[in-house]
Amino acid sequence: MRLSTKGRYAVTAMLDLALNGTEGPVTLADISENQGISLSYLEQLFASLRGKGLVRGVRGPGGGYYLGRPADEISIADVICAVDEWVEFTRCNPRPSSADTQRGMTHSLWDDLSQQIYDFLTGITLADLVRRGMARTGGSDDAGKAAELLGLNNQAA
Amino acid sequence: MRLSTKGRYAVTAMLDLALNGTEGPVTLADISENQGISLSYLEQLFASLRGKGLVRGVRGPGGGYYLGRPADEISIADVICAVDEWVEFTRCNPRPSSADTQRGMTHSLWDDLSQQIYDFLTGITLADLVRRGMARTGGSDDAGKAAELLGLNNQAA
DNA sequence: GTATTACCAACTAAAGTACTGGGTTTTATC
DNA sequence: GATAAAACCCAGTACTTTAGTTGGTAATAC
Repeated sequence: MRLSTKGRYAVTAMLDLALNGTEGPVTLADISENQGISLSYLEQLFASLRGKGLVRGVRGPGGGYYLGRPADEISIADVICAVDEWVEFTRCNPRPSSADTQRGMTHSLWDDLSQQIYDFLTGITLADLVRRGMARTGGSDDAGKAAELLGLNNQAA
Repeated sequence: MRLSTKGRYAVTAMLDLALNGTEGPVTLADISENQGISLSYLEQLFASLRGKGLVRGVRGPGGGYYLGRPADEISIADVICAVDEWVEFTRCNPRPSSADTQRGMTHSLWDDLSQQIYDFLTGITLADLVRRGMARTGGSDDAGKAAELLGLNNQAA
């Protein structure tokens, strides 16, 4: 599991789509300005996201990006895995020396942890974040409007 | 929150101390061989860990490193924060344009997520990982022995 | 047709990763 | 006291990743 600023860019951009994509596609130029990320870097990120079906691009004037699936069917793990290569480092050279069994021990413990983090992030969707953020702000702003349109208020956690 | 191979190195090294530090200090040379990490890079990591009091060094022949606290009082978040600078990127320039409120929205949603991940990792200790790994392997190996010495078997999750 | 947008690819500056190599201190042991 | 084992320290450096720049092509609404 890997988590860096790249993953954060991707998640916040996806949140941007979730919040602002209710009335039409969102352009990368908008996101670029909103988030302060360069347009071309966003293009790179969205190429990965599109490859995993997490976003859908619409060309031409008035075009932009939509979420590829409903916001409650896209987990944080989905987004992060799309851009932040899931470095699986169980490089278990089959050489069962005593030093190696020790290495295998700590590595398998790490794998357990890695799996726990993954499961945790799989359980959180974009919709969850929007809903929780709304609960904090009172739901009277853009997020609230977007959430209504997304039907988030009718769902259980 | 940041999570990279650097954090993984630190966690596995700390697990090494938890597993092997029951009968005396563990040398960096041992860890270097066990984990396949260069000695000098380990020194850098342990300089950070020592700075946060997570490990305690013993100089001279027969020396090495101990955990700075009991394994059930060191969380994964502690270890990762020590080496993987907690990049807090709430660079909120106080410029409340409409674009900025939008940016603030997604950023605060990210901060919520970041906090959730942090809380999650704060709730997992080195002792937890050793105990769970043991449950998987049956507890009849080195981990089991170490866990007995650490008194892990008498604790609740 | 033209402007707008997604899409594509090569190059590059800056930062982070992991290692190399040279030290110095401390301290147990002979 | 000499020796050696270990922590501790620091400057440099090859490599990778990050993030951005530039310069395009393809689709499409108007």
